[in-house]
Amino acid sequence: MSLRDYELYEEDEEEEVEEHEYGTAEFRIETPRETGVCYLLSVTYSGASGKALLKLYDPSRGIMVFWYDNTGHKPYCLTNLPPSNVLKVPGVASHRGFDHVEEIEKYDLLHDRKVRLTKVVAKDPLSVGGAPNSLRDILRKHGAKVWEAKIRYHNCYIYDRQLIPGMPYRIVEGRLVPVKVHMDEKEVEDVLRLWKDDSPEEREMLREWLPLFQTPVPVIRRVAIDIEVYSPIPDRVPNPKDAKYPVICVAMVSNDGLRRVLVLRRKNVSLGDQSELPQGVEVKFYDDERAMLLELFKVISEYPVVLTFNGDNFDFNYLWHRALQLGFSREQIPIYLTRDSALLHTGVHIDLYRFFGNKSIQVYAFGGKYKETTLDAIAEALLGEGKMVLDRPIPELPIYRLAAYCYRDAELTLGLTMFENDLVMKLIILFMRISKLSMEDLVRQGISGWIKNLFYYEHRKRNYLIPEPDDILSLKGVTVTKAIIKGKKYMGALVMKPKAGVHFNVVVVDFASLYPSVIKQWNLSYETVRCPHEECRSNLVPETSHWVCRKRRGLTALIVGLLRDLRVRLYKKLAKSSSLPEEEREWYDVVQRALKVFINASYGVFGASTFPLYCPPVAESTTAIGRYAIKRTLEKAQELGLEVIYGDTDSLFIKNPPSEKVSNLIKWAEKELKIDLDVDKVYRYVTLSERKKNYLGVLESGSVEIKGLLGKKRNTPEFLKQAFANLIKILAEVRCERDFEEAKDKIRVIVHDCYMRLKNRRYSLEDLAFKMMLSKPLDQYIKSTPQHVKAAQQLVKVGYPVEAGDIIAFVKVKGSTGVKPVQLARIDEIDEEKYLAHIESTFEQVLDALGMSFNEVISGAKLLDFK
DNA sequence: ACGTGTAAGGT
DNA sequence: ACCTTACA
Repeated sequence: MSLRDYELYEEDEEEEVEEHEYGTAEFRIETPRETGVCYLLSVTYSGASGKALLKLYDPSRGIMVFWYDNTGHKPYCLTNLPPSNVLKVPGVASHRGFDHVEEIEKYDLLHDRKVRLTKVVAKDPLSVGGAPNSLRDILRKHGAKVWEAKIRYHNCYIYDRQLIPGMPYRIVEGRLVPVKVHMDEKEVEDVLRLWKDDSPEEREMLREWLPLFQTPVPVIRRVAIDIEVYSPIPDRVPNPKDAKYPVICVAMVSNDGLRRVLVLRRKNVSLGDQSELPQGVEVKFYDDERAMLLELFKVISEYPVVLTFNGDNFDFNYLWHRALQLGFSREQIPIYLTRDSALLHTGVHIDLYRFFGNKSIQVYAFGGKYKETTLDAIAEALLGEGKMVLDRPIPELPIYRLAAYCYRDAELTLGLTMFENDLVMKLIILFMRISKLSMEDLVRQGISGWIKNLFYYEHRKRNYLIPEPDDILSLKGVTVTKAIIKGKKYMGALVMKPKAGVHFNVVVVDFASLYPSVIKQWNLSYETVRCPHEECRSNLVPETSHWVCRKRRGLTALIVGLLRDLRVRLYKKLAKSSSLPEEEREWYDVVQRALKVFINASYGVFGASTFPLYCPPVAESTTAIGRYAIKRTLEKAQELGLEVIYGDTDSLFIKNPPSEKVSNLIKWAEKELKIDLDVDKVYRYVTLSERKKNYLGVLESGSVEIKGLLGKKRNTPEFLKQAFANLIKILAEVRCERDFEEAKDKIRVIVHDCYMRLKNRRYSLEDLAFKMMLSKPLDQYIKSTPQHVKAAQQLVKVGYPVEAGDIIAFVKVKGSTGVKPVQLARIDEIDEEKYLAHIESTFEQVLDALGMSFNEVISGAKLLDFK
C-alpha cells in the first residue's frame, strides 16, 4: 500500500503508515544470526515481510544491526464477543486481514474483576485499526466493545515481548536474548534496605527497574546533517513538497571525525575566501546536484544515528521530494516520510528540533535555560555558541561562507548531543528505558506519550486490560472542587499571603516532590480513586467526596512511587556522594534528571483530557491532599511556636526558627503525613511584598534568588534588567538590619541614574526594547491586538516575515499606535512617561518590601535633575 | 497535546 | 471584563 492511498482515507489520527520496504537494492541492511552485545534502539513493522524489524546498535563495530523476528508475532485487538460470535459477525472471518480468534482472560482494573475476552488476531496492523472497515470498525458497528486496537504495532510488540528499548541484547542462534549487567548482590541488598518499609511488590519492582539505571549507555556513532536550498525570494524558505529549487549545500559532521561539506557550483556566485571555513573541513564541489545527493545518501546510510535540526519538517522532507524529482527511485533514497516525520530505512533519525521542543525537556531537563526553540537560541544557551550571523540572503553568499554557515549548523546540531559527555544521548536512552518507546518515537513524542507508553507496558506486563478513555470518564469523570481560575476544571495549590517586609534568617522547608509523594502514600490511581467497593467509601480524600481503595494497590501509585523513591532515596544521593568517582556521579546525576522529568509530569497528565488515562478525580485528589498536607504542617508549625511568613504549594518560609523546632516539624510530617519534609534552603534574609509568588531572598552564600519579580522577566527591557541587577548586587552585600541604611542610599543613586539616562536618551533602542513571544500566527489574534502584535504587523507591512514562536522586540513611542518594532523606531520617538512608569513598577516591587517608596526616591532624583 | 495559581500590562 | 504573556 502506498503512502498516498493511505492518506486518502486516513481518519484515525494516531495511526501512521507502518508498511514500507527495508533493505532496498541500494541500501543493504545486515540481518545476522549471531551478534555480540547490541543495544535495542527501535522496532518497526515491516509491511514487506509482515514481521517486526528490530534495529540494534552494535557498539563494537559502530553500526546498526537489523533483525527480523520470525516468531510470528501478530497485531490484534480485544473484544467482549465470544470467539464463535466474532466469527459470525459479517465481514470478520472473510476480512482480508483476519487471521484467527483466541479466547483469553484479562484483569479489568476499573471494575476489579477478571474478564473473558476474545483476541482477534490480524495479518497486518492496519486491519486491526487505522484503515476504514477494519476489524475494529466492523466489530464496533456490530455493537461489540473493542479494546487495545489503537496501540501501534511496534509498541504492542515491545509490550508482548517485554523488551526494553535502550537496553543491551544479543542475537544467539537466531533469538533475541537480553544481556544482564552484573549487579553485586550485596549492593542490591543495600539498596533494598532503603525500601524496607515498602511492600514486597514494591521491592520486586525495584529489582526489575534497577538494571535500567545501572546498565551503561554506549557512545553511539552518529552524524549531523544540514542542508541549504536555493531560494529566489530572500529569507523565504522553499516549500519541501514542491522542492522546486536545488540543494546548494550539504554539511555532514560526525562524532567519529567526519567533517565534510558538499557544495553545488553555480554560475555568477563567487568562491569567496576559503579561510572562512574552519580548518580540517573537507569541501567537495559538484556540478551535478544528483551526484551530490548520492554522496549525502551514502553517508546517511552508513551511520546508525543521523541528527538534524528540523529534518522532519524541512531537510529530510525536502531531500525526499527533491530526490524523486531528480529521478531517484524510492529504493535509492534512504529516507521515507510518514504523516509528520521523516524516518530512515538505514538507521534512526533524531530530529533535535522536536526533542528540544518538548516542554518537559525544556523545563525539567534543562531548567528553562532556553526559551525559544530555534537552533540559535538552544545552542547559545547550552553550548555558549550560536549560529553564524549572515549579512545577506543565503543564495547570495560566496561559496565558502555558505559552506561555513551550513557547516556551523551541522556542528551545533551534533554539539547539542555531545556537551557534558553526551548528556542528551544518555538522557534519550534513559527515557527510552523508562518509557519503553523506540528512539524514533521517543524523540518525537511529548511527556504524555512517554507516560502513556510506560503505563500501557506495565498493564500488559500484568495482564491488565488497558481501559478505554470513555470507560474511565463515565465511571469517574466527576470533579467536586471549584477552580479559582475561570475555565479550569478543579482547584489547585494553596498560596499563602506573604507577610510583607524584610525578614532575617528564614528557613524554607518543603515537601520533596509533593504530588508524586501524595500519589504514592494515598494510593491514588484511576482504578483506586472512586473504586467499585462499598467498603472503601469511607476512606475519604480531605475536602472532597472522593474515596480511595483500601483493597488493591493502585498501579499509578506503584509506578510513580517507585520513580520518586528511586530519585529521592537513591540517585540524588549517589549523584552527590563524594566517595564515588566523578564519572559515576555524573551518570547518577543524569539518571536523577531523567527521573525528574517523569515524576514532575506524573500528576499533570491525569488532569489532561488528551491523556488516554485521563481521570479528573485523580488530579483533583492529588491537589486536595497537597493542600491538606501544607495546611496541617502550617498548623503544626504554629503550634510549635514557629512564625511562618509565606508558603506556596509545597513550601513554608519560617522566620528565625530554633533548629530543634524545625527538626520536630520535619519528624512530625514524616510520622503523621508520611511525606518527606526537608530544609530546602536558608536565607540570610528575604524581602516579601504583599504580592504572592514575588520575592527576593539572599542565601547564606550571598547568592540572590529572585522569584517572579519584573526585573527578572524575559520581556523586561534590558536597561531595566541592568539597573535591577545593580540593585541586586547591593542587596546581596547586606548582612544585617544596619547595612540597609547604606544600601538604601546606593539604591537611590541607581534609580536616579536610570532615570537620568532615560531622560537624556543615553540608552539604545535595543536597551529599551520589550521582547515578547508571538504564541500564534498573526492572523489568529482576533479578540484583541496586544502591543507586540501591533509591532509585528508593522514588520510584516515592510516585508519582514513573522511567525508563531518569534520574539518581537518593540519600543513604546509617542503617538496613537504607541509601539514600534525596534527595527523601525528612532530614539527620539520614545515615550518617556511610559518608560518612567515601567521603572517605577519594576523597582517598586523591591522598594515596597524595604519600606521605601518609589516616589520619594524619584522625587529626590528629579530634584537632583535641576541642579 | 502534563496541571492550577498569581502578577502585570494591555485592549 | 477579558486577553495575553511569563512565571511559580
